[in-house]
Amino acid sequence: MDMQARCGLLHGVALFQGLSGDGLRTVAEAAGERRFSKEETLFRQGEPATHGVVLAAGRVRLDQVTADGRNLVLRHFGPGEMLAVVAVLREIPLPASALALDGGLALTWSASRLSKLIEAHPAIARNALEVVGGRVEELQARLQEVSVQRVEQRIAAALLRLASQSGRRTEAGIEIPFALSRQDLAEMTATTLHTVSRTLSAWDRDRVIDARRSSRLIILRPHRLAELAEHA
Amino acid sequence: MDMQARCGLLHGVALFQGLSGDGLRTVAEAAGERRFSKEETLFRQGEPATHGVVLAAGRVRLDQVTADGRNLVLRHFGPGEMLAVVAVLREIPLPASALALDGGLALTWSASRLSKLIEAHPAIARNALEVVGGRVEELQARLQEVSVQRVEQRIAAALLRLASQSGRRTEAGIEIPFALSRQDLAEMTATTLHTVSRTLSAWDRDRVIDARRSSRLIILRPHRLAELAEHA
DNA sequence: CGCACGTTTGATGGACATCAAGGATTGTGG
DNA sequence: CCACAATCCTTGATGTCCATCAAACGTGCG
Repeated sequence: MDMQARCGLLHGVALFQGLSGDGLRTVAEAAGERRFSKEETLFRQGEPATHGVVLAAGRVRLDQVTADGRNLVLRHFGPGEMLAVVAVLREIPLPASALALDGGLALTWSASRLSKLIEAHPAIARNALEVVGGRVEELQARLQEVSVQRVEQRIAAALLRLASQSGRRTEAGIEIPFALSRQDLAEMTATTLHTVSRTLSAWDRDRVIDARRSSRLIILRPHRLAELAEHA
Repeated sequence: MDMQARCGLLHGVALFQGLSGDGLRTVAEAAGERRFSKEETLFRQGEPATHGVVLAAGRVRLDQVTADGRNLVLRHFGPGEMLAVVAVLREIPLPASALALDGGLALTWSASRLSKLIEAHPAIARNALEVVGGRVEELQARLQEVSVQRVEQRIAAALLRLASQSGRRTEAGIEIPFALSRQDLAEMTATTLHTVSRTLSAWDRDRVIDARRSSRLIILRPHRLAELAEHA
């Protein structure tokens, strides 16, 4: 990835909003590149946080393993989003693991470089604050969901969230453009793959979604799904 | 509250770590004061976020109301902690309401002043980032709890969290120094007051806690409670 | 004193996890 | 290119945790 491409990418990244062309170039020059392939683990929960990451291409899932060995999907990340930055700045071990869903490319900055960049460009810290603020909001929303909503609503909400974050419009409906197992959905909604399977089957029967195995999931009637997410 | 007292307070506040004496004084001088009494609402969910807040004295509970009218306790705040700061900087409506559990005093800064202070003292943004990072961690932990743990464990965890945040050592055990209804605990742990009541009664019988009505709750055997929080 | 509010405790039911077993797809190696 | 293994998915049966419904019981306050 040459400097011009990097700058082009970083220009659209929330973390670096408001930086001058010069500033952006400094940031771009300080970056390392890390190419990764599908299924690869970018970093592992519990390890020291050595590098801040911004995704250039590809999709990544952030996982947290519980004490009793269960897995919880915290969030999905796409191009332009930052990972691990806060853990780096707080100098704490990584609280979650990052798993690549596609192959892709990440730009990375070591802890010391990141600190220096922030010192030189305080806007970065402010931008990071806004991003993390958004993440707090998301987490509060999910906490609410898990606390008061029933499984069916949570699954609907999760699908809608995935659709709005990464969905592709097609003629039939909105397609979720990566493999998504029932287990994955279960880990996103705090339930079991069995319940997810039953629920998706029912929705498939009602033509709300197209969930045939061996094809990407397609939301046929988003509006209906939104109703299902809301309704008591 | 005179300037010296303010500076003394702010000196210990995470948000203002690393500021020079001068810087601290500027911050202190820019602050407004807001006295509040027990049961008073400091701000209400959905209102525009006009002021960042740091608690000088008193205890505050952050509540979120769900679409169907239920209430969820997001967090408790004590002296030195910041509220609403992120919403102010992001210029979004307040995502939750703040209810005073005691009388107390808050220092406040308007949105424009806060922005100027951050511009003059970039360390503030970095500090805020660390604080909010910690909050993300907390939320992820709670999300995990609600997702995979059973009610009894969650209640135990909530009591331990309250104890570690605000508990007072007494001869008998650790006392939680404010009124805490079963309903409150239910809203903190995503359950009902009935289940909380049953659980606390059982623990009271086992002398793990002292939960007689009309006295503050006391944790008699913290170690046992920690076991209850962990064990499957 | 009596009313209001928070609490306790029992009875019942429902949502969903768990247990169990079979069916469909994908990949792989002969 | 087929066979077989490894996954992932589906669907039924059963059980259980906990919400809900219901009703009384303190406790403190006006």
